Amino acid sequence: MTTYYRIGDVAARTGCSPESIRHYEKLGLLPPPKRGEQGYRLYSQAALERIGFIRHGRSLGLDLHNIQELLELSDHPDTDCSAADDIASRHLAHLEARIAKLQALADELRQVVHQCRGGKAADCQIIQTLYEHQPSCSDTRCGDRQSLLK
Amino acid sequence: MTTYYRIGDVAARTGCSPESIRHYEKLGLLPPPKRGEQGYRLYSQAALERIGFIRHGRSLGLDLHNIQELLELSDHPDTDCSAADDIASRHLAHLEARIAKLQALADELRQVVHQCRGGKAADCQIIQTLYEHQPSCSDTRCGDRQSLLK
DNA sequence: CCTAAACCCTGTAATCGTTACAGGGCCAAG
DNA sequence: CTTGGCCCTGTAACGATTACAGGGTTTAGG
Repeated sequence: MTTYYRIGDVAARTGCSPESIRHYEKLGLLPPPKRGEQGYRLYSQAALERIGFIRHGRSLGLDLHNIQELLELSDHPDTDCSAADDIASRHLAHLEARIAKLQALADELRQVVHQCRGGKAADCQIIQTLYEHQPSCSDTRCGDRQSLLK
Repeated sequence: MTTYYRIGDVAARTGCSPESIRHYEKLGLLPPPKRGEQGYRLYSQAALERIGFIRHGRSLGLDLHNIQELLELSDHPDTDCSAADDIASRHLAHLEARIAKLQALADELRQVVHQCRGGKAADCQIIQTLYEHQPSCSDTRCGDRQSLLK
Protein backbone atom coordinates (compact mmCIF):
# COMPACT_ATOMS: atom_id res chain seq x y z
CA MET A 1 0.00 0.00 0.00
CA THR A 2 2.12 2.89 1.22
CA THR A 3 5.53 3.05 -0.40
CA TYR A 4 8.60 3.32 1.81
CA TYR A 5 12.04 4.49 0.78
CA ARG A 6 15.39 3.60 2.22
CA ILE A 7 17.68 6.43 3.20
CA GLY A 8 19.75 6.12 0.03
CA ASP A 9 16.64 6.46 -2.14
CA VAL A 10 15.54 9.47 -0.13
CA ALA A 11 18.98 11.02 -0.59
CA ALA A 12 18.79 10.53 -4.36
CA ARG A 13 15.29 12.00 -4.51
CA THR A 14 15.82 14.98 -2.24
CA GLY A 15 19.45 15.83 -2.92
CA CYS A 16 20.03 15.56 0.82
CA SER A 17 22.85 13.26 1.94
CA PRO A 18 22.06 10.30 4.22
CA GLU A 19 24.32 11.85 6.84
CA SER A 20 22.29 15.04 6.83
CA ILE A 21 19.04 13.13 7.04
CA ARG A 22 20.26 11.22 10.09
CA HIS A 23 21.50 14.52 11.48
CA TYR A 24 18.09 16.15 11.11
CA GLU A 25 16.56 13.19 12.89
CA LYS A 26 19.02 13.50 15.76
CA LEU A 27 18.18 17.18 16.08
CA GLY A 28 14.47 16.45 16.14
CA LEU A 29 13.54 18.02 12.82
CA LEU A 30 12.51 14.62 11.50
CA PRO A 31 10.52 12.11 13.55
CA PRO A 32 12.20 8.72 14.01
CA PRO A 33 11.16 6.80 10.90
CA LYS A 34 9.86 3.27 10.65
CA ARG A 35 12.56 0.61 10.63
CA GLY A 36 12.81 -2.44 8.39
CA GLU A 37 13.71 -5.90 9.59
CA GLN A 38 17.42 -5.14 9.51
CA GLY A 39 17.05 -1.85 11.26
CA TYR A 40 17.12 0.19 8.06
CA ARG A 41 15.26 3.50 8.15
CA LEU A 42 12.13 3.52 5.99
CA TYR A 43 10.66 6.85 4.94
CA SER A 44 7.14 7.67 3.83
CA GLN A 45 6.17 10.19 1.19
CA ALA A 46 5.30 12.64 3.96
CA ALA A 47 8.83 12.33 5.33
CA LEU A 48 10.19 13.04 1.85
CA GLU A 49 8.20 16.24 1.71
CA ARG A 50 9.37 17.23 5.16
CA ILE A 51 12.97 16.79 4.03
CA GLY A 52 12.19 18.87 0.94
CA PHE A 53 10.86 21.55 3.26
CA ILE A 54 14.10 21.53 5.23
CA ARG A 55 16.26 21.64 2.11
CA HIS A 56 14.26 24.48 0.65
CA GLY A 57 14.66 26.40 3.88
CA ARG A 58 18.38 25.69 3.95
CA SER A 59 18.75 26.78 0.34
CA LEU A 60 17.21 30.07 1.39
CA GLY A 61 19.91 30.33 4.02
CA LEU A 62 17.69 29.71 7.04
CA ASP A 63 19.39 27.90 9.88
CA LEU A 64 18.09 24.62 11.22
CA HIS A 65 16.78 26.29 14.34
CA ASN A 66 14.51 28.57 12.31
CA ILE A 67 13.47 25.70 10.11
CA GLN A 68 12.51 23.72 13.17
CA GLU A 69 10.31 26.57 14.33
CA LEU A 70 8.66 26.70 10.92
CA LEU A 71 8.11 22.95 10.97
CA GLU A 72 6.47 23.19 14.38
CA LEU A 73 4.14 25.84 13.04
CA SER A 74 3.36 23.59 10.14
CA ASP A 75 2.69 20.71 12.54
CA HIS A 76 0.08 22.83 14.35
CA PRO A 77 -2.07 24.23 11.55
CA ASP A 78 -4.35 26.10 13.95
CA THR A 79 -1.54 28.22 15.34
CA ASP A 80 -1.16 31.81 14.41
CA CYS A 81 1.56 32.03 11.80
CA SER A 82 2.85 35.52 12.36
CA ALA A 83 5.94 33.85 13.83
CA ALA A 84 6.69 32.51 10.36
CA ASP A 85 6.52 35.99 9.00
CA ASP A 86 8.84 37.17 11.74
CA ILE A 87 11.40 34.53 10.88
CA ALA A 88 11.27 35.30 7.18
CA SER A 89 11.43 39.04 7.73
CA ARG A 90 14.33 38.81 10.12
CA HIS A 91 16.19 36.56 7.76
CA LEU A 92 15.56 38.89 4.87
CA ALA A 93 16.94 41.78 6.87
CA HIS A 94 19.93 39.63 7.76
CA LEU A 95 20.49 38.78 4.09
CA GLU A 96 20.28 42.40 3.06
CA ALA A 97 22.81 43.41 5.67
CA ARG A 98 25.13 40.65 4.54
CA ILE A 99 24.75 41.69 0.92
CA ALA A 100 25.60 45.28 1.76
CA LYS A 101 28.61 44.16 3.76
CA LEU A 102 29.89 41.84 1.05
CA GLN A 103 29.30 44.52 -1.52
CA ALA A 104 31.51 46.89 0.45
CA LEU A 105 34.20 44.22 0.76
CA ALA A 106 34.07 43.50 -2.95
CA ASP A 107 34.40 47.20 -3.69
CA GLU A 108 37.43 47.42 -1.46
CA LEU A 109 38.99 44.34 -3.01
CA ARG A 110 38.42 45.64 -6.51
CA GLN A 111 40.59 48.62 -5.67
CA VAL A 112 43.62 46.48 -4.92
CA VAL A 113 43.22 43.60 -7.36
CA HIS A 114 45.40 43.71 -10.48
CA GLN A 115 47.66 46.33 -8.95
CA CYS A 116 50.81 44.24 -8.78
CA ARG A 117 51.12 42.30 -12.03
CA GLY A 118 54.59 40.79 -12.23
CA GLY A 119 56.11 42.81 -9.41
CA LYS A 120 58.00 41.69 -6.35
CA ALA A 121 56.28 41.09 -3.05
CA ALA A 122 58.10 44.03 -1.54
CA ASP A 123 56.22 46.40 -3.84
CA CYS A 124 52.94 44.51 -3.90
CA GLN A 125 50.02 46.85 -3.53
CA ILE A 126 47.79 44.15 -2.07
CA ILE A 127 50.20 43.33 0.73
CA GLN A 128 50.84 47.03 1.32
CA THR A 129 47.14 47.66 1.67
CA LEU A 130 46.68 44.86 4.15
CA TYR A 131 49.36 46.33 6.38
CA GLU A 132 47.56 49.64 6.47
CA HIS A 133 44.91 50.07 9.11
CA GLN A 134 41.33 50.23 8.03
CA PRO A 135 40.07 53.80 8.41
CA SER A 136 36.42 52.83 8.67
CA CYS A 137 36.68 50.41 11.53
CA SER A 138 39.89 50.40 13.53
CA ASP A 139 38.97 53.75 15.03
CA THR A 140 35.23 53.42 15.41
CA ARG A 141 33.66 50.53 17.21
CA CYS A 142 31.90 48.08 14.91
CA GLY A 143 32.12 44.71 16.51
CA ASP A 144 29.44 43.02 14.45
CA ARG A 145 31.39 42.92 11.25
CA GLN A 146 32.37 39.32 11.58
CA SER A 147 28.87 38.15 12.23
CA LEU A 148 27.68 39.71 9.03
CA LEU A 149 30.50 38.15 7.13
CA LYS A 150 29.84 34.59 8.05
CA MET B 1 64.54 50.45 24.10
CA THR B 2 62.09 48.42 22.13
CA THR B 3 58.63 48.46 23.63
CA TYR B 4 56.84 45.21 24.28
CA TYR B 5 53.15 44.66 24.83
CA ARG B 6 51.37 41.96 26.76
CA ILE B 7 48.64 40.08 25.00
CA GLY B 8 45.87 42.11 26.64
CA ASP B 9 47.41 45.36 25.44
CA VAL B 10 47.75 43.93 21.96
CA ALA B 11 44.11 42.89 22.05
CA ALA B 12 43.04 46.39 23.05
CA ARG B 13 45.16 47.96 20.33
CA THR B 14 44.27 45.62 17.47
CA GLY B 15 40.70 44.69 18.31
CA CYS B 16 41.78 41.06 18.18
CA SER B 17 40.95 38.91 21.20
CA PRO B 18 43.76 37.23 23.13
CA GLU B 19 42.26 33.87 22.23
CA SER B 20 42.49 34.67 18.54
CA ILE B 21 46.07 35.87 18.90
CA ARG B 22 47.05 32.62 20.59
CA HIS B 23 45.13 30.78 17.91
CA TYR B 24 47.06 32.52 15.11
CA GLU B 25 50.28 31.59 16.86
CA LYS B 26 49.25 27.95 17.09
CA LEU B 27 48.43 27.95 13.38
CA GLY B 28 51.79 29.45 12.53
CA LEU B 29 50.57 32.82 11.31
CA LEU B 30 52.40 34.52 14.14
CA PRO B 31 55.91 33.54 15.24
CA PRO B 32 56.23 32.50 18.90
CA PRO B 33 56.72 35.79 20.73
CA LYS B 34 59.24 36.64 23.40
CA ARG B 35 58.23 35.59 26.90
CA GLY B 36 58.51 37.59 30.09
CA GLU B 37 59.74 36.22 33.38
CA GLN B 38 56.36 34.76 34.21
CA GLY B 39 55.91 33.20 30.84
CA TYR B 40 53.72 36.03 29.56
CA ARG B 41 53.82 36.65 25.80
CA LEU B 42 55.51 39.91 24.87
CA TYR B 43 54.82 41.39 21.46
CA SER B 44 56.89 43.85 19.48
CA GLN B 45 55.53 46.61 17.25
CA ALA B 46 56.23 44.40 14.24
CA ALA B 47 54.02 41.69 15.73
CA LEU B 48 51.29 44.28 16.24
CA GLU B 49 51.44 45.16 12.58
CA ARG B 50 51.37 41.53 11.60
CA ILE B 51 48.21 41.06 13.65
CA GLY B 52 46.73 44.14 11.99
CA PHE B 53 47.51 42.54 8.66
CA ILE B 54 45.66 39.40 9.66
CA ARG B 55 42.65 41.32 10.96
CA HIS B 56 42.44 43.42 7.85
CA GLY B 57 42.54 40.28 5.74
CA ARG B 58 39.86 38.67 7.88
CA SER B 59 37.69 41.77 7.66
CA LEU B 60 37.87 41.39 3.89
CA GLY B 61 36.59 37.87 4.29
CA LEU B 62 39.84 36.09 3.46
CA ASP B 63 40.35 32.83 5.31
CA LEU B 64 43.36 32.24 7.51
CA HIS B 65 44.91 29.93 4.97
CA ASN B 66 44.95 32.64 2.33
CA ILE B 67 46.22 35.15 4.85
CA GLN B 68 49.04 32.81 5.74
CA GLU B 69 50.01 32.60 2.08
CA LEU B 70 50.00 36.39 1.85
CA LEU B 71 52.11 36.65 4.99
CA GLU B 72 54.64 34.24 3.54
CA LEU B 73 54.85 36.37 0.43
CA SER B 74 55.36 39.38 2.63
CA ASP B 75 58.09 37.54 4.52
CA HIS B 76 59.96 36.96 1.28
CA PRO B 77 60.03 40.37 -0.41
CA ASP B 78 61.99 39.11 -3.41
CA THR B 79 59.31 36.63 -4.40
CA ASP B 80 57.06 37.26 -7.32
CA CYS B 81 53.75 38.47 -5.96
CA SER B 82 51.39 37.33 -8.66
CA ALA B 83 50.19 34.74 -6.16
CA ALA B 84 48.84 37.60 -4.06
CA ASP B 85 46.93 38.85 -7.03
CA ASP B 86 45.58 35.35 -7.62
CA ILE B 87 44.33 35.11 -4.06
CA ALA B 88 42.67 38.51 -4.17
CA SER B 89 41.13 37.87 -7.56
CA ARG B 90 39.79 34.49 -6.60
CA HIS B 91 38.35 35.89 -3.41
CA LEU B 92 36.75 38.75 -5.28
CA ALA B 93 35.14 36.30 -7.69
CA HIS B 94 33.98 34.28 -4.69
CA LEU B 95 32.47 37.37 -3.10
CA GLU B 96 30.69 38.34 -6.28
CA ALA B 97 29.23 34.88 -6.64
CA ARG B 98 28.05 34.98 -3.04
CA ILE B 99 26.51 38.38 -3.51
CA ALA B 100 24.61 37.21 -6.58
CA LYS B 101 23.44 34.14 -4.72
CA LEU B 102 22.32 36.08 -1.65
CA GLN B 103 20.65 38.62 -3.89
CA ALA B 104 18.62 35.84 -5.49
CA LEU B 105 17.69 34.45 -2.07
CA ALA B 106 16.62 37.87 -0.86
CA ASP B 107 14.49 38.31 -3.96
CA GLU B 108 12.84 34.97 -3.34
CA LEU B 109 12.27 35.78 0.31
CA ARG B 110 10.78 39.15 -0.51
CA GLN B 111 8.09 37.38 -2.49
CA VAL B 112 6.85 35.41 0.49
CA VAL B 113 7.40 37.83 3.33
CA HIS B 114 4.33 39.67 4.60
CA GLN B 115 1.98 37.26 2.83
CA CYS B 116 0.39 35.77 5.92
CA ARG B 117 -0.35 38.57 8.34
CA GLY B 118 -2.59 37.25 11.06
CA GLY B 119 -3.55 34.00 9.36
CA LYS B 120 -3.38 30.42 10.57
CA ALA B 121 -0.36 28.23 9.91
CA ALA B 122 -2.47 26.01 7.68
CA ASP B 123 -2.87 28.85 5.20
CA CYS B 124 0.56 30.39 5.65
CA GLN B 125 2.08 31.30 2.35
CA ILE B 126 5.61 31.01 3.69
CA ILE B 127 5.13 27.47 4.90
CA GLN B 128 3.31 26.57 1.70
CA THR B 129 6.19 27.86 -0.38
CA LEU B 130 8.76 25.90 1.58
CA TYR B 131 6.87 22.69 0.89
CA GLU B 132 6.99 23.31 -2.84
CA HIS B 133 10.04 22.08 -4.67
CA GLN B 134 12.43 24.65 -5.98
CA PRO B 135 12.12 24.81 -9.77
CA SER B 136 15.59 26.19 -10.36
CA CYS B 137 17.56 23.55 -8.57
CA SER B 138 15.76 20.37 -7.66
CA ASP B 139 15.74 19.31 -11.29
CA THR B 140 19.09 20.55 -12.47
CA ARG B 141 22.30 19.65 -10.71
CA CYS B 142 23.82 22.51 -8.79
CA GLY B 143 25.63 21.05 -5.84
CA ASP B 144 27.70 24.10 -5.03
CA ARG B 145 24.84 26.16 -3.72
CA GLN B 146 25.62 25.55 -0.09
CA SER B 147 29.25 26.55 -0.46
CA LEU B 148 28.24 29.89 -1.89
CA LEU B 149 25.84 30.43 0.95
CA LYS B 150 28.26 30.06 3.74
C1' DC C 1 29.10 -21.68 -3.03
C1' DC C 2 31.95 -17.74 -2.39
C1' DT C 3 33.19 -13.23 -2.67
C1' DA C 4 33.13 -8.44 -3.61
C1' DA C 5 30.37 -4.37 -4.02
C1' DA C 6 26.89 -1.64 -2.43
C1' DC C 7 24.04 -0.61 0.85
C1' DC C 8 22.83 0.25 5.92
C1' DC C 9 23.88 0.91 11.05
C1' DT C 10 26.20 3.61 15.23
C1' DG C 11 29.42 6.70 17.04
C1' DT C 12 33.17 9.81 16.71
C1' DA C 13 36.09 13.30 14.75
C1' DA C 14 37.09 16.57 11.30
C1' DT C 15 36.15 21.18 8.99
C1' DC C 16 36.43 26.89 9.97
C1' DG C 17 37.21 30.79 13.14
C1' DT C 18 36.02 32.20 17.37
C1' DT C 19 34.49 32.01 22.07
C1' DA C 20 34.10 29.98 26.53
C1' DC C 21 35.33 27.55 29.74
C1' DA C 22 38.32 24.69 33.60
C1' DG C 23 42.12 24.69 36.53
C1' DG C 24 46.14 26.96 37.70
C1' DG C 25 49.89 30.78 38.50
C1' DC C 26 51.28 35.67 39.30
C1' DC C 27 50.91 40.32 41.05
C1' DA C 28 48.92 44.60 43.08
C1' DA C 29 45.46 47.27 45.62
C1' DG C 30 42.06 47.15 49.06
C1' DC D 1 45.23 38.38 53.31
C1' DT D 2 41.97 38.29 50.19
C1' DT D 3 40.01 39.84 46.04
C1' DG D 4 40.25 40.97 41.40
C1' DG D 5 42.65 41.24 37.19
C1' DC D 6 45.75 39.66 34.28
C1' DC D 7 48.24 35.55 32.18
C1' DC D 8 49.07 30.44 31.15
C1' DT D 9 47.59 25.65 28.93
C1' DG D 10 44.32 22.61 27.11
C1' DT D 11 39.76 21.36 25.84
C1' DA D 12 35.06 21.87 24.28
C1' DA D 13 31.45 24.51 22.24
C1' DC D 14 29.16 26.84 18.27
C1' DG D 15 26.42 25.25 13.00
C1' DA D 16 25.98 22.28 9.33
C1' DT D 17 28.09 19.03 6.95
C1' DT D 18 31.44 15.51 5.78
C1' DA D 19 34.42 11.72 6.69
C1' DC D 20 35.70 8.31 8.71
C1' DA D 21 36.03 3.57 11.74
C1' DG D 22 34.17 -0.79 12.61
C1' DG D 23 30.48 -3.64 11.88
C1' DG D 24 26.22 -6.01 9.68
C1' DT D 25 23.19 -7.39 5.48
C1' DT D 26 21.88 -8.07 0.96
C1' DT D 27 22.73 -8.64 -3.91
C1' DA D 28 25.07 -9.68 -8.19
C1' DG D 29 28.55 -12.09 -10.59
C1' DG D 30 31.87 -15.65 -11.08
